[in-house]
Amino acid sequence: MSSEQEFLAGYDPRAFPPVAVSVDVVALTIRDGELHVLLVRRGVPPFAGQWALPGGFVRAEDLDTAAVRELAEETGQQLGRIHLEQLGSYGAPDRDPRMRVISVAYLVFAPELADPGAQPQAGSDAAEAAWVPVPAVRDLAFDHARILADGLERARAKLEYTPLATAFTGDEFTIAELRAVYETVWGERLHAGNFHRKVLSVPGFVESTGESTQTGGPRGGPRSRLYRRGDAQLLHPALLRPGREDAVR
Amino acid sequence: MSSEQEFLAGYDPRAFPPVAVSVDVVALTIRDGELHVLLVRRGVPPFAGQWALPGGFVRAEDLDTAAVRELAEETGQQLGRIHLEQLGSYGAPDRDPRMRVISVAYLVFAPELADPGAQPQAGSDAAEAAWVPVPAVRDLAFDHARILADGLERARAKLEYTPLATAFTGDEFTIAELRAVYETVWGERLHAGNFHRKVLSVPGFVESTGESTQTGGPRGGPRSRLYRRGDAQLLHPALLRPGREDAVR
DNA sequence: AAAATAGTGTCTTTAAGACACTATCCG
DNA sequence: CGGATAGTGTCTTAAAGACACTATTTT
Repeated sequence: MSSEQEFLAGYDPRAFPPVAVSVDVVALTIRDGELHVLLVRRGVPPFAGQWALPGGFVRAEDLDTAAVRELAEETGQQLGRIHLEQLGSYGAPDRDPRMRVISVAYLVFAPELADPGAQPQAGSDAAEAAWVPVPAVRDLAFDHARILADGLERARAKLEYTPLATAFTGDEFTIAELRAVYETVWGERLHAGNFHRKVLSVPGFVESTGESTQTGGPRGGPRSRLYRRGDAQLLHPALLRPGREDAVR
Repeated sequence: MSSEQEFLAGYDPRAFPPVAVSVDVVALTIRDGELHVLLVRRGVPPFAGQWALPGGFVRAEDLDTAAVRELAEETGQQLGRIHLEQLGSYGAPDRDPRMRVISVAYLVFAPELADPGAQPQAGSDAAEAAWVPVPAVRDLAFDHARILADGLERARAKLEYTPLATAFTGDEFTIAELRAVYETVWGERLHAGNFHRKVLSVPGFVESTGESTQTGGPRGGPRSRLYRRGDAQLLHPALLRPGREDAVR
């Protein structure tokens, strides 16, 4: 026994400086035509009183599970159909003043919640939680501003080559609603006619329900057909963001 | 003091189950026209004697730094110009039999090393290290087979929209050498003429040195012009992989 | 001489985007 | 009615890919 311990000594993880692992979640949704991110106001030091991404330390669970759990705890509600993917890990030695904490960041796309006025409930370690318009976000705790920026860029890129825009809509949606998602996330106006044709031309992006909306738009216009998400996992050809012909960075 | 400790108790990272953090590196290079990955043979349990990705536990350093350090230690040589990027984190609760270990995986592209016969030297915790042809890899320790698969897919995708194929070549290269990188990583033959024109048409991908090779190819053909990497960070338009028109997954 | 390769020319097909237009619905 | 919007038609340009061809080099 003691010989095995000695043999393993140089390789025992416990011989290394202590470290903690947390998950932080960049949860995005669209409300009132604006991109919102879920933030919590910290109730305890460090950074008490400041806004931060929801998250917490991982328990005896998978990383994905930890992300979903933290999100549910701090929103206080069951999240229905959401898209969740790992964003990256952040481990600068001084990013948490308490000790070495490595954070695995997740990106979540959520449709606007069923209850239109639903405010997230404060969960375990958050004093308050709210959906905040992305342009209004400032002074996040830790390195969360950087994590949010990385999440936004990932979201913008993902809309190009995956059908994940549908993760922001209801189960059934119009092409105009889908276009609104792209315009909101990309922050650019798109040409309605060309967008319409493009979406329908990509195999498996959307499929028709055969139904139409009951009324026209709030400012006029004909009723529009309803679609649901198709079975494509990747968009071919992709919907590229306009105006980046000479993008060198 | 004790009141502060009590206040912080629920939020103290040390109150959570112990966890260790490691980095694992998928280092790819091209040798003899085949894609190779750097592996180490484990000298100690668990998985003693099996091949694994190089890696180790993080110290008081940034994650990127840890990846570079482990790579240098286990190859035993100074790696010159390499490309390094984070691949993702792997944290299944039972992925390491010793204890909870969360691994941050990195992806490295390295040109063939200056010394053509250079065999990596065994470093700290590896009994042996070698560049192994990717198709010959089997039975990796831990969940490293999955990490390698994810790294390969990332590498294939990155060649499409970034100039990272140049990370596999020397500082100066011919279009044919660049094409060989694409063919090796993608595992597909490309049309020489169209590839040539395409590469030169993408702004900032490559720039001419004005020089040419001293001889033609080993099996004949004219001398070819030499290029170096341009300043583009992204390829517009991208070089898409052929034959995935209807890719639904 | 024969084979291989670098590099270019040209044509077809596909896709993106600009613009126009009709039909439908709201106020 | 006037304004806004859904959806379609058409034209131009960019880009991908197939194919052909020349010039240059090696064996």
